[in-house]
Amino acid sequence: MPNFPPVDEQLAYIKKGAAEIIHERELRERLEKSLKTGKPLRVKAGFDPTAPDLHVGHTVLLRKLKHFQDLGHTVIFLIGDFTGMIGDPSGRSVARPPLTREDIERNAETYKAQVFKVLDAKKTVVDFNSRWFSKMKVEDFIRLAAKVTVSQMLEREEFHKRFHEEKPIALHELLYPIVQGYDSVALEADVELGGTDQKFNLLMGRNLQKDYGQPSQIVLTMPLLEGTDGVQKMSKSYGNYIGINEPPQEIYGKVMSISDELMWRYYELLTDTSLRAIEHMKNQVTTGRMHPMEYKKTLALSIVKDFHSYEAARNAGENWAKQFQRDEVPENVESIEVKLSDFFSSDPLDLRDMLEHGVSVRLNKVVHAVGLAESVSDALRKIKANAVKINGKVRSEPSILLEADILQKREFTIQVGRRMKRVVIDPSSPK
RNA sequence: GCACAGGUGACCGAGUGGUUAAUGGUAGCAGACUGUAAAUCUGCCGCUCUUCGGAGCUACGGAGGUUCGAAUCCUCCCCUGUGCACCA
Repeated sequence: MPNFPPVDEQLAYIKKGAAEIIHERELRERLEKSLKTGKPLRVKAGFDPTAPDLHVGHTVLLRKLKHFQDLGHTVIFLIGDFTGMIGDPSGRSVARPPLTREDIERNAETYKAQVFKVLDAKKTVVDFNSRWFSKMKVEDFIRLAAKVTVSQMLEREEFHKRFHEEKPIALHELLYPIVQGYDSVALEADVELGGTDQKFNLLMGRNLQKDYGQPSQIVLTMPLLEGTDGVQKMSKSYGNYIGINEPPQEIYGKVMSISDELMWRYYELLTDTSLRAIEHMKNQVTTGRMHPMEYKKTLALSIVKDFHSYEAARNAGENWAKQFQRDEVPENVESIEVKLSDFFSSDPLDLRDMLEHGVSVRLNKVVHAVGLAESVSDALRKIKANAVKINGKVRSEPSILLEADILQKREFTIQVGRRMKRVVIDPSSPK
């Protein structure tokens, strides 16, 4: 039998960072009951299996689930595989091919691998909502749908807006909240967690549980983390995310590029630093006793180490400093091997001539080939905008002479803006 | 099904026969400034080829057509929204 901490202590821990709890009083009652009976609360959070690439925004929620685990409660990680098989709810993007059973299984595995970087695998119950929905009869589903009215649905901001703007809303989109709400019924959830954007769906669970004669779950919403741009919520489609599977160097660099203001938000939602400590740090900065960058480095270190080892995090920090503060070439720049002869703009006479006088190559094609530009045209624009450096020297011509000493070394660095790659010349390349 | 209004580049949104790869805004990228921060200013922002002067190709829901010339006009089709639906 788990050994629960006192209710007040539990509540304080749970409340930290939460956007809203509906209702706190009920949560307290439920915690008291669980303490008395020794029965852990069933804490549910649902996840969509279509996007198995998690970013740190997702971890805000996961961290909160972890808190419940730490307190001894049961976390149910629900994979919405049934919903996933229906298809894309937003309806606006090009019809996404419905996921097959195998896709779902595969996604679920990668999902778990990522999620358990935060959650304790041994203490987590993983479930799939196809377990009950694939068996549900149409008439039962319609009976379920009868419990909610259209105007209740239109209360949801998103639907309301689209309805008034005369934008399409597909019927199945209205069904999603019901499906999600029913998950809570099937699981007999005590608490459901979600982002603030999920509030409507979470409340649906409360209603449906009542209709099915269960006590209504407590809803706990977590704030949505802003992306690295500091404006929009972190999301893959906005390109402002920090993926938890990204290499340490990437994560570190991305954290360092956020604004100072946003840094405090990240501290609050992505670390275990207490609010008091964060206030203290803020104070240190405003009074000029600490440079904000120092705190940002600490933050970056902490976030990287959540998903990689401490060693890797320290290394990332060291490399970052090398590249951007001391203008050196970091150790772990990505290397790409190229066959130089593919890019000759004029053929050299022979190998010796080449090694003596260098060789001219089409720089824009090289830049594109190593992945620093989206297209050859794009590379050309960047070159003309003085954005391309070879071994630290700006090159602004599309066709350049690659000097003899570079050829003899068989490698050089190529840089576009903040991104750098090491280009290794394929040994078979010069004829 | 009928009627009406719409469908334009990543997004929003101008443009109703011709200097239109298409005004403007947002997002994005790069440069200056910095702390690879923010803010600001500047440039770029379809693809391919190029002797860097240019050249070609693709693009305004889809397919045809009219025209020297179409995002713009015509025909058919697809998609979205709104109205009509009983009392006839």
